Amino acid sequence: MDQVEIFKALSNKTRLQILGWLKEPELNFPEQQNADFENVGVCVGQIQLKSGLSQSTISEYLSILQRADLISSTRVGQWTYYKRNKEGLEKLSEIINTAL
Amino acid sequence: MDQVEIFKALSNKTRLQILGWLKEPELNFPEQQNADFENVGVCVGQIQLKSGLSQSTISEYLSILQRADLISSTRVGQWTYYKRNKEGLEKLSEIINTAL
DNA sequence: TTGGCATATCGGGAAAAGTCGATATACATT
DNA sequence: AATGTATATCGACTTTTCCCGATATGCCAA
Repeated sequence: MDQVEIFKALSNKTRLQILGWLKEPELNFPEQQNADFENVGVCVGQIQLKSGLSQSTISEYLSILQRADLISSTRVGQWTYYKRNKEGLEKLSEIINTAL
Repeated sequence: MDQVEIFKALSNKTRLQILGWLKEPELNFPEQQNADFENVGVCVGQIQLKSGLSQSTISEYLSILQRADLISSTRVGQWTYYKRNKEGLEKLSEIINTAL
């Protein structure tokens, strides 16, 4: 993954917020019932609702974050759940500490 | 400084390179004579030369990086020297570790 | 004070990103 | 099979970013 693409993914207020929300899902998405936050995460619809942007926009934002390895997804039935990707974020931390 | 602006500043290959070059100026700018890398840094012309982009572009890129607190500048005569801003980079590291 | 550098700023054209509504796909229920 | 729901993709339009050349500014030397 290109470093520039990671930073581009983070260059947007909503995408940064999403990442923040996914850091504490139980706090930010209390309405999601039967949630297995640890293993699957939060579904697109909940994130879209919270963001106030359109469904298509959020779907695209999530795939941008995923391409940057900052989140990962799991499909369960008709839902796609997204969660924080710890490894990707650690790698980002490392980039900043070693390359910049 | 807005977090988004910091990441925007980093969302460009050349700007990332500049930051990398300024991390080890003595290595990346050996041609700069009488250089006080520690205190003042590297002048715009050297950075421009190395980047291959136009003078105006590099001047603007440097001010973008400076606005994001990632570098700082010192004017000496007709030259402006830029250097890495350790504090800003540490703050960025902290943002990633606490907010995302 | 005039001319010459180094850097900054301005104006613009091309490319990319932001964002939407409409449509497609995929799955679940009846 | 038909309908309903969740998400993804497409096409379009607007805004922002990239990057340039031209010009302005600031400083120094003759």
